[in-house]
Amino acid sequence: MALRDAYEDMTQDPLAFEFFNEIGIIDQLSGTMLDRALPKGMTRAQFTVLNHFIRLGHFERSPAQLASAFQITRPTMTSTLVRMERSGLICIRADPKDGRAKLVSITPAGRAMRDHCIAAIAPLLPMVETLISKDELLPLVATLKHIRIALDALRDLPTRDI
Amino acid sequence: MALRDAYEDMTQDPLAFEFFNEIGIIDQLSGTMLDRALPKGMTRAQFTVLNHFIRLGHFERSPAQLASAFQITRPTMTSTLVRMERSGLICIRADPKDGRAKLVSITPAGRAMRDHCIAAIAPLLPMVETLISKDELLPLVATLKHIRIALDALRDLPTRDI
DNA sequence: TGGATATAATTCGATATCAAATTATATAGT
DNA sequence: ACTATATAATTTGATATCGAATTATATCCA
Repeated sequence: MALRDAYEDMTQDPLAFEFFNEIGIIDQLSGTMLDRALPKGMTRAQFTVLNHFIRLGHFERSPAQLASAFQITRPTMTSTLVRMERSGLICIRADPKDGRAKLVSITPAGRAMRDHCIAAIAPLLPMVETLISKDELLPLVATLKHIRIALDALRDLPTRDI
Repeated sequence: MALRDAYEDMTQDPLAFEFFNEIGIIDQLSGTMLDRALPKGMTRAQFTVLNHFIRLGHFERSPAQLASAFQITRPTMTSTLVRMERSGLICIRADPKDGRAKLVSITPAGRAMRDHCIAAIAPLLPMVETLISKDELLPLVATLKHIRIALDALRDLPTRDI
């Protein structure tokens, strides 16, 4: 009725807005849960960096490559890396081959913290399975990945570095 | 191979992580696009508040109700409302029925800004259609909504106010 | 070789977000 | 009526994030 009409007036295609709205709320809810589960002082951003080094088996990556991998700006990456180096999770050195660049690597303390994080968030996984079955999750993730890649290509910025 | 193995080792159920990872990147990419499309000085958070009043046809809402509707904490809502009142987009008054509470309403300037925002982001909608067809989008949004509601119920906080 | 352009990283200032703690007012239970 | 508890909003201090501007180094090309 009135409310419904107001809603329909919002745009010719409210479905697309709804899609991004649901995505946003799921990200916020799951992000907050993850933050709460992580060890005191650890953040999603920092855990993501640690996990990246282990998962992909990289030895050294430049700040620019890391920023690109997570689709964040370089200033954002700089600020996170500064904090991570301060707490001993990563090591940053000048790139001997390029005077402008730096090289980041994970320290033993960083590896230990990553293991600690993995253990801390493990209990969250069973909860996810109560939300959606694995059979449903597989095609859903495939669709989202497709959308993410297409969305990525829509930008002017360089594509994801992995 | 080596990288693949490292990836598989990440957890017994990487699919759930992958799901939230894709959600997070899509939210970040789409959010940045939206922020760039909005009028100078406007933010997603502020646009969301303005849009909420128009879409749902509410006259007055408390800060607590607004925070609940967007699934953010009350301190976060407070800080956004302070800025919005400062720029004349909303009006905040004491609740005559409850000495602790306040009541927020949208101003004419707020309505105008909301219209301005809607016009500014309209060009983004056709782009979304290049990402995914409407036929695919409909069940996808339904699935996401289901997950969002279930995720919401998993928390200890009160459920969404709309 | 030298000037124009591109790239790496950073600094700065702003907003959004959270958790923890605080203040003020309501409500409930005895 | 009084105390205990609950709720509304805010303050504080931290991280993450962006855009714009800056600095330093590379690369390109004429």
